[in-house]
Amino acid sequence: MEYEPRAIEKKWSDWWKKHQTYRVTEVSGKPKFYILNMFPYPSGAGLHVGHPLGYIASDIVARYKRLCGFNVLNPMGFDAFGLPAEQYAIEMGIHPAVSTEENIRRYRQQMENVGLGFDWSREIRTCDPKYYKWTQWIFARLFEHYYDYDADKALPIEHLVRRLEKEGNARINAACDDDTPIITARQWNDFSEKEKLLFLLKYRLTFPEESFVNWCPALGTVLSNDEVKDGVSERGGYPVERKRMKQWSMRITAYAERLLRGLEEINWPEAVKDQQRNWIGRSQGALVRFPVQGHDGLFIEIFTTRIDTIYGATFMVLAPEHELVNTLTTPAQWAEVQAYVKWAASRSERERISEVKRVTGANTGAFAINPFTSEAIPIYIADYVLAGYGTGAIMAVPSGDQRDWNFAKAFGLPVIPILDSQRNLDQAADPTKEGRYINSDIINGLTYEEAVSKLLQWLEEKNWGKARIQYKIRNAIFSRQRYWGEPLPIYWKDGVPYLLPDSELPLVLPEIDKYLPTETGEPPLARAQHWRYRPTPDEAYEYEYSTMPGWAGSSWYWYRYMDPHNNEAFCSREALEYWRCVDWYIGGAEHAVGHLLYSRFWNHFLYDLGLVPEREFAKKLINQGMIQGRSSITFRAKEAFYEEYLWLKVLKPYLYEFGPMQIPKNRAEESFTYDFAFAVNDLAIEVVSWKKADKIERVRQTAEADNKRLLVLFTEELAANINAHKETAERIRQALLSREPFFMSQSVPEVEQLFVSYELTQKYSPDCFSRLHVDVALVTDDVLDLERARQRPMFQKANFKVGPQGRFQCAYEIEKMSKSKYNVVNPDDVIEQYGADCYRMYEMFLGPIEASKPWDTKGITGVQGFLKRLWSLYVGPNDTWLVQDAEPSREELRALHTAIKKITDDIERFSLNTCVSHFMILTNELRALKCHKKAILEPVAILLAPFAPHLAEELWHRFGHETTVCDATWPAWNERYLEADKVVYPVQINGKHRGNIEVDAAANQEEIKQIALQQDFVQRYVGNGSVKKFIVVPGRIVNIVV
RNA sequence: GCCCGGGUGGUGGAAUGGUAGACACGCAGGACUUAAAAUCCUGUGGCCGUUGAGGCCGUACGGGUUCGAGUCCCGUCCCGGGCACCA
Repeated sequence: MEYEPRAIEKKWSDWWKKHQTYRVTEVSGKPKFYILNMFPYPSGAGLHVGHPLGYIASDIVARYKRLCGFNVLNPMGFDAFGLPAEQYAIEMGIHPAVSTEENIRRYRQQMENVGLGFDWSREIRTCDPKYYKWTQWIFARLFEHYYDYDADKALPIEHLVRRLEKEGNARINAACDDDTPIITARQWNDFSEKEKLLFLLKYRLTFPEESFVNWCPALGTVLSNDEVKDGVSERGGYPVERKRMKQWSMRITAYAERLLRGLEEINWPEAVKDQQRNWIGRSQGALVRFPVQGHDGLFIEIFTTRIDTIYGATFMVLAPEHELVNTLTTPAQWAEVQAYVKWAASRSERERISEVKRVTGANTGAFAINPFTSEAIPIYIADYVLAGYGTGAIMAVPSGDQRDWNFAKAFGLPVIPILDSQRNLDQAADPTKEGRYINSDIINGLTYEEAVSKLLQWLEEKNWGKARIQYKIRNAIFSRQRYWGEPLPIYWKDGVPYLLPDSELPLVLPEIDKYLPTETGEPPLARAQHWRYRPTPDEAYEYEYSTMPGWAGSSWYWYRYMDPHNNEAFCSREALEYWRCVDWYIGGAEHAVGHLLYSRFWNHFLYDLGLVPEREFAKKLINQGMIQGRSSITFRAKEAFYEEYLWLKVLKPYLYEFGPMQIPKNRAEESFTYDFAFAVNDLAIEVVSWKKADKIERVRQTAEADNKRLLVLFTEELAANINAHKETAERIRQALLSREPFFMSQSVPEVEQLFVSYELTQKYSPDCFSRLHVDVALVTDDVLDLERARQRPMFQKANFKVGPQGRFQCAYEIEKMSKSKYNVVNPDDVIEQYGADCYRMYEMFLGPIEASKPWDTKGITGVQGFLKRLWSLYVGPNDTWLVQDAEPSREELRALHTAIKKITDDIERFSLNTCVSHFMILTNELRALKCHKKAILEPVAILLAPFAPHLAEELWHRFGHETTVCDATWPAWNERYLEADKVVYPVQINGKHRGNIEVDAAANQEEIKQIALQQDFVQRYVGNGSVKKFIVVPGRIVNIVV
């Protein structure tokens, strides 16, 4: 019987379901292994052929580990809250829950088709109230805690309250808002209840605050920094502006140092760790207080990472939003400064980004005193200093910092060199730390390290400032003005947010009539008429109307898989103690700083509360690459094409008869002169295609003014029938000869749809064609199926110009798979044609899991052929079982054991593409040996089980087993079978390969040397010269140096 | 500008300092066939040469370390990703 994947796969996927083969429990007595995929957002488009890449890879590892005797958890779920479902709801009026449900159903079906062995009894959905009850619960814990730097962990807010009651906050070293005032115990105790609650918000790990946010008017919501790219929203590309709004925040800054240190203990790709380090942005430096001249007791505090350059500070710069700007500005400068502040505030994020190079600013007229030199330096404001970083003020050192240098040049400020190694300061700043200090009083002659420690010491001694560590990371905005997300478990009473009691959770998303924001700009939840918190029949409080962002539900979900149906806790103690954390986590690199950083933050917090057993939730992270699409491109002629066509094919051969000609420099540019004019006669030529009818009159006027006779060529005929140009050309020629004004055509065709085969486009300039994506389903080997294409709307009126071989060729491009590029390949179609096992193996075979690589369905035939050949080792014609019990030969054993070793090693290092190669080699070898022996083929079936589970299960049962191959035992290799009797050594002479020798495997170095030196080819090179060195790398190579 | 990756045949890729191009796709030739599909066999980095010899070049480019470098080091170029007035 031929290998028939469809029948086999249907049979076993049903069997697995019936026998609950993939059900996982905690009672096993085996070591645990937790492998996790980043769960998908179920979009309406379904899975394309690239999505399952990581799922297949993790499925292979999961099955392999199970065969190796581990109790493997490999779950799947859905990150089901999000913008697209809500946008769809707004447009179509369909409840997001309905479309989400539908999308999930489709995703699950597609995943099952691939044969992924998920335990679906553990499926989770972030939009399920039973799930988001616990997302809200964790939010509540964050609200109830603050971060104490002395304890270096989160502590209950009551702890803080007790300390405030006793001693105020002067000695409390905790994460809090920058503007938190120092208060005494007495002040605290005198606070009203409301004042106390508002004050505590400055410490809570989640809190509402007025802040500048990325507001996207088109989406009607706030976006986090990582959802904004180049000033537009990542999703949809809508403009984003900065707006001051009340928003919930997460105090992730409290964990900056912990998140940085934690990176040391996890096996994650360096690139991801680097991105997180960069995002956290730790920099070591100093705070320095500069007294303001003429304002007693008033200081400007600055942050610098180059305290050693303080003697080179020739001015100061404040951010335009800096709180001291108004205080400092002198009357003379008042108008200028106010104008600048206003201008700076008006600029959008986008303008700022695009105008980075422009130097702008204004002088406040005030002066600050450099504490080290006692000299007065002017104070400016400029928007290259950011209000949100450091103290929003800097000391400007133009000799060492390029931005300061630019500013100094623009405003005529002095540049003082401070290191003897600085060069070319008249052209640019030199940020070197080399050399010795000059012009720097107490640090003159010192090196960088010496200078820094001396200055820091002085700062502390004189109370001018102190050493300081600064982080770039900002608190994370946590609310969205959206419907389709988790409600915050918060209600408002008298302008103060209160936490909903845990007993009220989950706070379920209410039904509303429309999904848009209200007319007054409130979030959609404000539409829920009777949605109020009523602790007693007499009270009714408004809930918080914003919802949680997309990353909330994904910041702890790996715990829910451990115990998905628990109603008493997010996860039971027992399950947590058993599974502990994710061993391998697989997902795209695009989550490097979003999901992966927030998840680590929540995990550290849960760890502080003793709720989870590990500080870091994922021991090992693997970034899978993206499978790109191979788009097919067709070329539709634009009017420039007809002009160029006329020129090349029709006019050019004739025009030389009329002598030198003026050819406009840039024909592509829209101009009102004609396309061609002759220097020697008074003839001008204008080539006009159908779209330029309005241009003729202007051209005619120009010609009249120039006193030229005008030849106007319409291209309609050529466009309609390009082969008819001979007649046209002849008419042009006649016109040129007679020098009569001549109009080729008076009419303009409505639309021309000329599509040109790719190879024909090469002769024309690129702007002659529009490049249009065409559905890859219509294209085979880059040739468009014209018959089927004509049935598509885009080609209904098409006119195809085929190439010399009578085929219509398309160009191709490798790019992201997307609906709009018509390059999406659906795994269902591939599976339908080749089978799931074939699809799985081919997807792995494409290349390393981390690399991005293009999908090309053509190559799958290689894997298909391999599976057929493998099958034919077991099953012959008429479904005969070919396997016999005969004793295997040494060669057969070596082939098998080499494969076991290589495949085992390669799975362990996650090199699954080479595993597939090893299977192909093994199959080719066994076929050459005509091997049909059970002792060889049964282990091969087990080896195959992780990769092609259906096929392996079929073979396994044909061997007579009645339980699943998933519970077989992974074969071990025996070194004894790997050794050959003879070893072939390549022999190099002076590093160049010259020949091979075959020696006994047991031969020692001296024996090998004797054999090598006897060889003719060796003698030829050694000749009379002596052998200087003889190197044998055992089992590898021989190198002779002559 | 800064920080990470990466650059190997026509294509996807292999090679953990030890014969560069495994394994495939594609292509060319052949077998079977009325034909096609399917299947099988042979060849396939370039150049010179041979037609059962062999030689030279070759992993972006230029140097270096080494008996030996795609792999390690230094410099240059190019491509991809991330961050970006972060003081």
